[in-house]
Amino acid sequence: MPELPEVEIVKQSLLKNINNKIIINVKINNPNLRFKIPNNFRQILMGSRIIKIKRFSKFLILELNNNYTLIIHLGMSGTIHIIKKGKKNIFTNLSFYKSPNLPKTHNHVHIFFKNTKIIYNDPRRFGFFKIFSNNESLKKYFKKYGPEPFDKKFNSSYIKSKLNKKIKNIRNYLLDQNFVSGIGNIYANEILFFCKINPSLQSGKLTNKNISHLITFSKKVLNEAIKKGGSSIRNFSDTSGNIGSFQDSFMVYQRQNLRCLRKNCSGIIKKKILTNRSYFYCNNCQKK
DNA sequence: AAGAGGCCCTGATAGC
DNA sequence: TGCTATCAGGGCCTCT
Repeated sequence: MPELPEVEIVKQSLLKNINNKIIINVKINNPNLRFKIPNNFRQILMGSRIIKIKRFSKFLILELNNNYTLIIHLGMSGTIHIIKKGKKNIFTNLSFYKSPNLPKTHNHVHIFFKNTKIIYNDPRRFGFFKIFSNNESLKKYFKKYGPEPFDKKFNSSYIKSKLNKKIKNIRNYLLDQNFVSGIGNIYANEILFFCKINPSLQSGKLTNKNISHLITFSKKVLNEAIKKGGSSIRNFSDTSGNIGSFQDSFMVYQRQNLRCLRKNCSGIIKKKILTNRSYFYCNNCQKK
């Protein structure tokens, strides 16, 4: 599920609850995530203190006081639960599945602190954990990723140089983390709506105006989503903890056959498929 | 080199 | 009710 805004929300919650805390125990129920959790994972974490919690793109970055850095990617269905002694479960993530309560299955990794524990749950196991022994190796790992939309480097000359003469559609470019980091299918669609760009447009055909809109609205849409606590599609019946509401602001995502919400536009939202993934657009204001 | 497609995996939902 | 097919917010790898 999680795109940049959702991961940001999780980060903020971790910051509040486990920053500067010492890991006193680690339990791995199932190491077989997207990548197998390394054998020395437990040994490295045990006894270390979390001294910094950051986010880049869709990655959570936890710096430890033993020079190691842990990164967590939530994949499609990863969620992190914070359990505090004697208190109600804090649900840090926006659930792909039903309940904000701790699910009975797929609780793969438990990390214990004094009076607090966090549990990584991930039904599809597309998420992963990685450990880096120093800053250099971490930097190297992130090197291939493009800038976030908030980054100054995501400017018109960068975009022009990357998209020049490219025939690949712009929706797929927004999903391409090597071009721009942090955008997934929901926000790609939402951003393109505000830009009035058809998602299937060949990227090389973007006008200067299109590009400047892309820069403006990618920031705007993501910021707005963060403000609203991210998106949780599949509604929960119950809410405790931080549940996002940006899904109520979707202009196109999963709004196929409904009226376009742009002022004075009489278009209808259409759903189509590009490289096996749905995209949504207004057949009037996002004409090619 | 760029782009398309397959694949990893489980669960919810739609349709019969 | 119970089966099957389809789809899901990600990203890596392979093939052309």
